[in-house]
Amino acid sequence: MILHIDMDAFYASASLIERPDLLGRPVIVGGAGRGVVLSATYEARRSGVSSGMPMGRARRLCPDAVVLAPDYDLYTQISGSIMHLFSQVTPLVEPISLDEAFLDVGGVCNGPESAAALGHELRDAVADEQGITCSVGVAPMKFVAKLASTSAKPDGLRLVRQEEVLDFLHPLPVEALWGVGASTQEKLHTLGLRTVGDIAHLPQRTLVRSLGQASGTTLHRLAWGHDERRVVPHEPERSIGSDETFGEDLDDPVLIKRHLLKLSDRVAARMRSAEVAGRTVVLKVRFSDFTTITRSRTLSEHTDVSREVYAVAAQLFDALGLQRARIRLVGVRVQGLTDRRLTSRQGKLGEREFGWQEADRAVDRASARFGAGIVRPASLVG
DNA sequence: TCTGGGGTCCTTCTTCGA
DNA sequence: TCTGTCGAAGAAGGACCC
Repeated sequence: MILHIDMDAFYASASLIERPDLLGRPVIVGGAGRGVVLSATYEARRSGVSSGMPMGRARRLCPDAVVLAPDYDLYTQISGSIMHLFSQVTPLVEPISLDEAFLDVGGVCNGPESAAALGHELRDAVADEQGITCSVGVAPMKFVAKLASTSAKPDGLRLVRQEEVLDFLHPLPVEALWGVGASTQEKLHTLGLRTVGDIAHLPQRTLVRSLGQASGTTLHRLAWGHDERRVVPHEPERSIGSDETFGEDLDDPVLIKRHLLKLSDRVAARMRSAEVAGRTVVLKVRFSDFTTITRSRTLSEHTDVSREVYAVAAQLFDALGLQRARIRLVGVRVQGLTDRRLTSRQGKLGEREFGWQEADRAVDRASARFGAGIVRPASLVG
């Protein structure tokens, strides 16, 4: 049996721990300016506010709401405590994000009822220790547990036994399935499919023709309750990146490259902290009309050096040949990650004994001691 | 109304070497 | 030496998740 545990309005609930005076009021956590809603209390949701919504719209829908800036350090700390609590019950804990996780409790429970009882205990423990509520789905497979916790929200628990899976799944709307977003939903509606049961009773080849091999096959299997994915505690990261939306659109290449330098610095520092190095640098550019392009280059060797990441990002940007185009976002990502200890570096003739790699290490040590940003490129100072 | 930032995975097309 | 085929890898874009 698998538990899916999902905190209710996690960022908002966590922020209220610091601001108990706001309990019972509509509260929205989100970015200022061009931000979106990250989380909202159920009082705000009653006015139609939902996560992902532009902040401007959320404010109009719920003018009484108190808007708080996110506090990721706080969320990370609370999340860590909660995940630790879960790991006391089973070693098979797969965190999906800060606020949700799958737990494989097959080894500690002897049936659905005992798994549900454990779910109740964990809900009580989270509420006692952290003062926030969560919802729990209990099912024989991951995606049904996930759907069960959604149906139990807020502050509830839902058990779906093996023999109840199809009765639970088939009446659900197609968009309830993991992997069906706005685009796939529209395609499914065009085929006349409204419920999971409709998908199940359509020939798989028809679905594959419309959605492609991978999505078509997966959705058909899910619709019949087939999901063999195991709970995997530690999946290595495949890429590390950072994006930034500007307060207002920029067209000055000097300013834009300064942002690329900052992002490259941030990404490479995170790679070094994770002790990985990557081979492919991806530049992302979003224009004022929201069209987005990516450009990438694969290097001959892995790197975790800030300067090298930036050099590639800047070259990719220059190669776009933009003539004062208005840009709203740039991003830098490095993929093809591997354990740094497994990478080797080809020395070059005439190369200095100590270079940017050693400089980065020195910056990392200074940052660890005196705080992030204590040493940074001169063009980013002031 | 005006769309964040962190990611993963899939599809399609191109290039390159065997 | 030239040509066709095939697979792997890279590049780009899109959909999706929280």
